[in-house]
Amino acid sequence: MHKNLVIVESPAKAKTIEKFLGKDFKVMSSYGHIRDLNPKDFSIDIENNYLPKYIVPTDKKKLVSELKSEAKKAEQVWLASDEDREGEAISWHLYEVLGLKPENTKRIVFHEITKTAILHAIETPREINQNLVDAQQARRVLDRIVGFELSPVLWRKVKPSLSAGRVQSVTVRLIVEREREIHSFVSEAAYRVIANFILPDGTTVLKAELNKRLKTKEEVISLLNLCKTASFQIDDIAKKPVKKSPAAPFTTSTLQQEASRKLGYSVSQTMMIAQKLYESGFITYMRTDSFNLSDLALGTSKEEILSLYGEKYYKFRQYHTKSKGAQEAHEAIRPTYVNKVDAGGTAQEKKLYELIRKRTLASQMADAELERTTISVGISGQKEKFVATGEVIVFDGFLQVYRESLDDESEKEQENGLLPAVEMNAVLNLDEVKATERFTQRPPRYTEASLVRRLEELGIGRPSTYAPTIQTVQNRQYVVKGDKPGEERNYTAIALKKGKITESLKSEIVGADRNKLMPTDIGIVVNDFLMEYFPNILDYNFTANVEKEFDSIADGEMIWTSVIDNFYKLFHPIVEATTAIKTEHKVGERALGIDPKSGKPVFVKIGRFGPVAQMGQSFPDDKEAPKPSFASLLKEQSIETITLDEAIKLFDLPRTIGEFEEKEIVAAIGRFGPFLRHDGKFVTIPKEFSPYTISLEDSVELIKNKRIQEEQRFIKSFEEEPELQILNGRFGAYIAYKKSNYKIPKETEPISLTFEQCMKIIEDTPEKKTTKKRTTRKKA
DNA sequence: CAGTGAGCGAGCTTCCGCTTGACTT
Repeated sequence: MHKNLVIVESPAKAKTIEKFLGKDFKVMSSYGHIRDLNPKDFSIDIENNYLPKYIVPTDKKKLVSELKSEAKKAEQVWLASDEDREGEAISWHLYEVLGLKPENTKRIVFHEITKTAILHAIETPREINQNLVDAQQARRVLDRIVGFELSPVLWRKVKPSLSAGRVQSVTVRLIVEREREIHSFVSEAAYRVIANFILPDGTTVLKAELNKRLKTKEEVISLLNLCKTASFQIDDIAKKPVKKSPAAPFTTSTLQQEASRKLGYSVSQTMMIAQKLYESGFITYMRTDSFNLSDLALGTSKEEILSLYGEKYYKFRQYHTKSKGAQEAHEAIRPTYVNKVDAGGTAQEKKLYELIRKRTLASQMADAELERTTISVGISGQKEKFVATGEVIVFDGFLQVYRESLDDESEKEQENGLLPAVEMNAVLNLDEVKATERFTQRPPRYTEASLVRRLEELGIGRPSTYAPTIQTVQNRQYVVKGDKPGEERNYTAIALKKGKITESLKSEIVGADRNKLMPTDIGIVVNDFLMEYFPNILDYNFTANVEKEFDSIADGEMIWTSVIDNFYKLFHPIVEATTAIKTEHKVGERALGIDPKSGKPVFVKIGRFGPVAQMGQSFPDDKEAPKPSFASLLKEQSIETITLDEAIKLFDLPRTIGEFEEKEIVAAIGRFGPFLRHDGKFVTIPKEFSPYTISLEDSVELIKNKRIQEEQRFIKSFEEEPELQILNGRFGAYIAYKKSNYKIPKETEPISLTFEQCMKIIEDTPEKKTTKKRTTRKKA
């Protein structure tokens, strides 16, 4: 029997806090929200002033009843969820659902998990802040209205099962627009001119770049000709001190970015690894938008820096958030004990911990001091100059520990080290001049991490949703993460050496991308549709603007239902109107032209199963009219860029190749790539062949190979049960029974299994949960 | 796991944020 029950959001937090509070306190966790709008229906009563209908989800029922019974037993209940909008709402839902009484319920908050902070919180309880709760209700209801009214419009106008929402739709927009920028980008060429000079000592080389890029080959040639006879003299030496400051401690988004750049983790990987470190007590909470470090952390960081590096390297710093809509309920992400050098079980955990620790320490360290030297070399009779810049570290400061990585590696291209000692007015000998054609670079495609950074800048999404949002837009097939091969590009290099000018044509591969985010056809069509009819929702400032209204609700200046009412009155009529629009063309349809063979028009559009080409008009009312034919686009093709010829070629498939054993062989391309069909069986066409050209001989060969493979697949069957078989698969032997597959324990020899043993394995295998989300497809 | 899509009409899909498991490949 406990006198006090404290409820926090996270079980790991509960464990830590229980230690601080002693015997009279029991600490439990709510595991986040315990109540929400019903996911299955709209759950907002528009007629009744937007009254939300909340339910306790089934997987939370057991937890809620446990909390209820503990709350009943306790003399005092302390609601200790986070101090932000969502946290306040969690406390309020707990209060309502657990049937708590005002006289023995207290609301407490703390921003850091330290004994002093928690004891202080207990000393200074307050009541639930209903305004803040209402701000959360407004947020929740708005998101539900947008999501559940917009998505059905897409089902009707574009394709079933699609989705739209305040966060995901803008995320897709960012990626679509970036892809369009890339396609419309025209690179400009200019010559970068670099000279090597020999200093008066006769050996030392000074490398310097012309202070201007030359547009044409003619300009380059005339400069090089001039250089043949010109004299070169140092006409300026400038030294400038430069300071660099450390980056702030990690928040969720900066951790995701750095772990991606330095360790190559995806954002969801980073979060999973961080979660492990958090649960083991090595780091503070990993979903945060705050740069703040607790006094305790500041103190221990200081001690650690002083003892490791000395006083000169320490500097007290406090960081303030710049991101829109930050709620700062937690600390920055930091080690629980900064003096712990090494933590974590796996190599991945260790690396992430090290990164967090170094970033935390560096954030409390002195500036790095550098000296930047600029040497300028004049060309006789010319106003252009060659310039060399070098940077040397005078005092390393925080760089001793940590250096933040850049997204674009070429940004740091011109980092030169120490320049040789030179004297003013010294005359230099020219050794060589190289002019290389360089091109302006197209904008980069987003990585997961750079997308998160952009979302955070726009104030869209929260630390807990960055990783899931990136997953959602990929699950909906609006966006794919993938590779793009680069293109070969020629460039000219012109050199002057020993009085001779030589020109050469070289080539390089440019624009190759790995693991970058790109829009699909569906993503593009949905985005264009939403941009046309719902530009306000897709506006990059939409979230920031409604956040201001949520803030006024929290400040008690506005009633949440009237904020929602204002929005709904504008939004809902557009939904109605858009639904009613009858367009001649399907959304996203593009006419490519006329097929010269048949004279029929060719279109591309989004069909029920994705991008499809259509040949021939459709006349739904005329039963006699010839039906159009359809062909799916290939994976690498796009509605936006496909040409008429490419589309016409799609209709060459399925192609009848010939007969084998008196049955037709047909080649086509399906969901899993090119295949042959023969006698009701399917054979994959390997990469060396094309379904458009494969010969009858090769096809027969493939079919025969497949048959041999099939024979080897079979290991054993049983008289007792014809549906039970032991087979050889991609991952080794397995048991097949009534359309399900079962794993055979490692130590067993598959051939020796008896009927009884097989049935036992089947019985012992736990029922598969229906995790495959989209298998419940109906047959058309 | 499979090569579909102009129609006979059922019922389904969907949002964002707060939290962890318990699943499988």
